[in-house]
This record gives sequence, structure tokens and C-alpha cells, in this order.
Amino acid sequence: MRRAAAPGRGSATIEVVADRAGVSPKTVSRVINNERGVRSETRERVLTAIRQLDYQPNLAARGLAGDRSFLIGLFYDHPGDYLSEFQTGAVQRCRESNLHLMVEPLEAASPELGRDLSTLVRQLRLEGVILLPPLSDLPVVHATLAAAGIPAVHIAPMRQQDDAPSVDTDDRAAVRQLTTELLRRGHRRVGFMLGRAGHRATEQRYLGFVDAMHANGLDIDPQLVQTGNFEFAEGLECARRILGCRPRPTAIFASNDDMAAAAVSAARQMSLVLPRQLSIVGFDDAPVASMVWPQLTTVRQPLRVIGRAAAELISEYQPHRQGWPRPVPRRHLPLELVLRGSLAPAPQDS
Amino acid sequence: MRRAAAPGRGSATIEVVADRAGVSPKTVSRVINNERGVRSETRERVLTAIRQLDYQPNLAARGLAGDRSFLIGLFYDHPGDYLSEFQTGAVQRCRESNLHLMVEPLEAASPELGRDLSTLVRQLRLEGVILLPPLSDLPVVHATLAAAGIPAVHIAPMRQQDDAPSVDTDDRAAVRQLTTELLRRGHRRVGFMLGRAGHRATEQRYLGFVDAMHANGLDIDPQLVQTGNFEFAEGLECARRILGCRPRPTAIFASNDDMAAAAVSAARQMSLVLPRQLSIVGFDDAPVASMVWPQLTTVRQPLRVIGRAAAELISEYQPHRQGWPRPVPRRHLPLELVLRGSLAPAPQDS
DNA sequence: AGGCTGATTGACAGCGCTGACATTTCGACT
DNA sequence: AGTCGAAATGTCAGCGCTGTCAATCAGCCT
Repeated sequence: MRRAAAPGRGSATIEVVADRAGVSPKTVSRVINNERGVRSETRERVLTAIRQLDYQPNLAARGLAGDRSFLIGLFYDHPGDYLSEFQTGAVQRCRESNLHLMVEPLEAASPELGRDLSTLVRQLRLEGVILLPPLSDLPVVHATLAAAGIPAVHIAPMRQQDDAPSVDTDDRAAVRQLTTELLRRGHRRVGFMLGRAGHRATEQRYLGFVDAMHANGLDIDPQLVQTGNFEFAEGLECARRILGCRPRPTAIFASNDDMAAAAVSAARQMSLVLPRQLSIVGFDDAPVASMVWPQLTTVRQPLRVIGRAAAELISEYQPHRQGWPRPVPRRHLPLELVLRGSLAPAPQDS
Repeated sequence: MRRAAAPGRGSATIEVVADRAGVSPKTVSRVINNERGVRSETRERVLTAIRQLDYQPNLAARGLAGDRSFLIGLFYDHPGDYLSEFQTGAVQRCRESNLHLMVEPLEAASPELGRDLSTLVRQLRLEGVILLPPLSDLPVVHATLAAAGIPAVHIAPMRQQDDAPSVDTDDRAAVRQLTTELLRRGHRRVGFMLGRAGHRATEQRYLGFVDAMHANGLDIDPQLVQTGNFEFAEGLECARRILGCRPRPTAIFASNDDMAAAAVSAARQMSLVLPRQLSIVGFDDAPVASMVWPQLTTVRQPLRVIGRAAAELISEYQPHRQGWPRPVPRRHLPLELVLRGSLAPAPQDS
């Protein structure tokens, strides 16, 4: 023996387990990797030995020998409060497949993006990556990963790539439904706060709004549609512009909760009584949605579920292994309306 | 050659680089690892070859041969909006040391906690871990990591372990200062909303409050001190109890912004005019702090800086390498007051 | 019993790198 | 020029596992 194992660290090797079970290391390996072709009695013996020795296979060795890494990367640009929920879901699913999640913030605007990404991906030999928007829409990202041959799941991409699995939610339908709720309560003049240009969510949510308005024979007053960027500060300006229109709208649909919260603030500063004089609805069911008064009616994003789905697709979609390409997997998840106090009947004309 | 390298994936090996530079693989290894004893001319030649071939050393191989992993773990229980900021800071610092961050949610309450942790840590051969509260206070976590010989940085632990590096902020001083601001504006009856029992933050923030009150010769009315749990929902109840006291306090200090936002809601429901009739201050400078009206006066947590510091301590504190133990490293970071609209002079007695 | 097939199991090299140690090189000094 | 020690570089085995392929075994048929 050349180097003594540090005491306490690490654990038994596969050889020790093999000896104890009276089989060869290769057989232990087969058991660990759940390969078929091991008699169940043998498998049991091995499993017992593993348990008794509290054996943990060495990931680095497995990776080196098997040309794998057991690692998948989660790339994001702006962290938001949604990230931690998403990643928790993803990690949970990863555990089921014995994978591990590396998180990597990346600057979408950086000119080094391609190189940074390539370095990371190749150094770690990632088995797949999850791309959060807006990274999921950058051609350079797509190109770099394709060149490296790394499967990538795109979360809520603007346009689906034919060759890339994706996970998204049916924002359009949800907004259509929620807008319909607004109309059903008598609102006719409804303001709309757009999100940041270039996000799929921005486009889809607006389309859902248009769907509902048109379905009810209503026209959209362009003045009442203002562009924000999903952030509170911009949302304030945006809400003020909308509330400055005459006749004043009786409701505002904000493309996310942060902006909806901004609308609440703006209305409050203009001394409007909420929700009697103005209904406000948002999207995301972010923490702030239940922290303003009145609480926001909104659309819940099943963030953990999305995270799980992303990790699941990655673990399934391994084009260079067995019988791929099968159809590129996608998940299209439903959303749930959350009706709260900020939604009220339209005020009576007086 | 036994197995063909998958085309496009991976990159040149150290041997290819060595050949190109006209040196042995070992010398390339020396350059990669920044070891001394390489003539600078040789080093240059190797570096050039590395650049030309766009070589990325294989982490798994480095790990296996060198008994390292280049991985550090970030363990957390409840993800919160603060997590993503923290982790972004940590990842940034990790990159500087060529380390990578694995995030691992863990259930503090689970009876399997010790086993789960041990499995993770040994399978990945983590070089260190960062523990977010409340994990940083669980004896089983501490014991498991100590047994495995893994250095752990504790973030804001209740009590400092003599042998564990830690990062925390001076919550007590910050609350003392902010309370003093309140008193300077004429407030005398000030309510206080405690955080979840067992958190260091809960204790320290309250102590800061007591410090300031006593320093100004004021007693604390026990009725005005209520226990929340850092969450909005509890905060609402808590605020109602405080606002139900007579004479009604003219200000409330909440142990975090979520609860401060709850106080804003509760006050609004009681038709109090903010901030004229009631000043409210919080802690954290969470997103919600600037999303309620009036915006919250609060204390900014330098989350990224804390994350960086944690990663830095881990990369420095490697007791089983070179000359340890040196003094166990700690960081005690200052906080910054953020004065916003929710803080106003006390109403005049009438 | 012998032969044949498919299911199990094992032997062995090698994944790409680094630790220990051997060897060479180089400048300084007799 | 010759000697010596430190600095620079190289040699080689092996980290712990898995892929390949060979060997063995059990079951079944004639």
C-alpha cells in the first residue's frame, strides 16, 4: 500500500465488500449499478456486505472508469426568489437517480459566456444541464452545449428548439382564465403590465390576456398596456402610467407579482381604496403576493414540480446512450389560479 | 486504446499536452497545480500548449489520484429568498479556488438526517461544507461531519463551536442602532416581534433592542414583545396582539422583513395611517421591504458577501492539510441600516 | 452421459491524473 | 576542470472503479 487512507474519511473500497461477500469486485459493481445478470441470492449477499460495511462507492473512481460524472448543472443568470424552490425540486429528483446538482450562476450578458460555459461543462464532464431563462434562449449557450454534446433541458424557452427537451407551463391558458374571472366580475377597462421583452412568459401571458379580451368581444386600449421588466421599481412607473389614463381602468393585470405589488403601492399613493376601486392581479404566487394588503390574486407556479420535471428529463434524455433519438421529451405543466382579496367586482358606474 | 473517446466530448489528456510542450505529464501536472519548482520558461511552454489545445484537466481523475474532490457542499433546510443570493456569492468565491458548489437541501427535522448527511459527504468526498441555519446548530450535523473529518463553516450559529469556523453578522449592534433611531424620533412605546425560537438571529436581535431601550432609560413592556417565527402569517397574529395593547405603541420593530410586512398589513386592516400613526421597521432588506407601502426601514444583509466569506473560509480552513490547527477562522460582518419611509417621527400626544 | 445454450461470474487492463522517489541539470565554488 | 547541492524534471505505480471478454455454471436436450 502506497498511501494510507486518512482515518475516518472515505470508506471501504469495493474490494473489501467483494471479499466480504465472497464475490469479485466486478460483481459488486454490477450490484451497485443495478445491472441484470446477477443471481438474486448473490445480489442479496453483496447488498448485505455493503450495508454492514456502510460502503459508499467513490464517485470520482466511478466517473473516471465509466466515463460519467453523475453531475448535472443548473445554470441561471439572475437568481430570484424562485430559484431556491426550483432547485430544491431538482435536487430531490436527482437523488432518485443518484445524480448531483451543481449550481452555476452565469452572466447572460458576458462576452465570455461561451467560454465560461464550455470550461465548466468540460471540466466537470456534466451529464446534462438545466437552463433557466433567459439562458435558455441564448444561441451561444445552445451552440456551446451542442458542440460539447451535453443534453440540456430548457426551462420556459421563448421558442422550442427541435432538438432540446423543455419544461414549461401553460401561462397563456392561466392568464386567459384569470382575465376571464376579471371580466366576469364586470371589469371592462383592464390595464396590462408586460414583463421584460424577450421572455417567453412576457409574450405568453400577454397573449392569454388578448385571448380572453377578444373572446369577450372587448378591444384592448393600447394606452392601458405598458411595458415593465418584471421588477418592482419599473412596475411602479408602469402602474402610474396606467392609472393616469382616463377613464381609469378598474383592474390591472400585472405579468408578475412584483409588479402587481408595485401596482398596489402606486394605487395606494393615489389614495385609491383597494380592492373596491381597483382590482389587481399578478402571476407567480411569489412570497410578496401574500405579504401585501389586499393579498394578491395570482397564478401559482409549481416551482418544485418544474424543478423535478427538469431533472427528470435530463436523467431520461441521454441521446448518446441507448436507443436515442426517441421523440425529444417535453413537459407542459398546468398552473393553478389563486383567488385572493385583490380581486373584487368592478365598481358600479355612478 | 481500449475505449474510443466520444467525439466532441471531453478534451485532450494531460499526455497530449505534455507531448506538445515537450515535457513529461508530471510537469504539466505541476503547472496545473501551481506547484513551485518549474522553470518559468517551461511553465510558459506548458501554458501555451494548454491554451492551444483548450485542455481541461479531468476533475474525476485529479480527484481520484490526489484524494481530493474539488467539491464543497452547501447544506440548507428551508430555502428562502436569501438562499440564491448567498449561494451566488459562494460560487463566485469557489471559482477563484477552482472549487465547485453542490447544493443539498436537508431536512433538519428528519431522523435520517445523520445518515443522509454522512452518505452525501462520503460519497462525494466533499472537501468542506457550508451550513446554513438552523443546520448550523444541530449537534447531529456537527458530530457527523466531525466523524467524517470534513471542515464545516457555520453560518450564524447560535453558539460558536470552538473548533468550527463561522461567519455571522453583528445583528445585535445593528438592531441597537436602528432602535436608537426610533427613540431619537420620539418613540417611547415600541413593540418587538421576535423570530423563531432557537435561532441566533432571534436572540441577538432582541438583545440589541434591549440594549438600546435600556441605554435610553426605558423599560420594556412584556406585552409589547411577541413571538413570531419569521413568517408572514404568524407575523400577522403577532402584530395584531401588539397593536391591541393600550396605550397603543407608536412603533414596531420586527425581527425580519416578512413579519414587518405583516405588521404593515395588520395596521392597514386596523385603518392606521402609515407611517404617521405607526412606524414599522424590519430586518434583512428582503425584496418585500421595497414592495410594501410605505417601504420598510430595515437592515441590509450583505448576503453575497456572507456567501463569499463562507466559501473563503472553507478553502482556507483545511485542518488535515499543512500547518493546522491555526486559530479557527471567523468572519464577523457589519450590517448597514436602510432608512426608508416606514420610519417616521412619533405622533404628537394630543 | 455428453453436448449445447444462455445465464452468471471473474480476470484484467486501464480511465487520467498525482504521490513518492529517481534522475538529470545547472550554477557556484574549489 | 572537478565537485557538490539545490533546482528541475522524469519514471512509474496505483487511486477505485468499470468495460471487455473469457471462463464457468446450470438447465435442458438427445
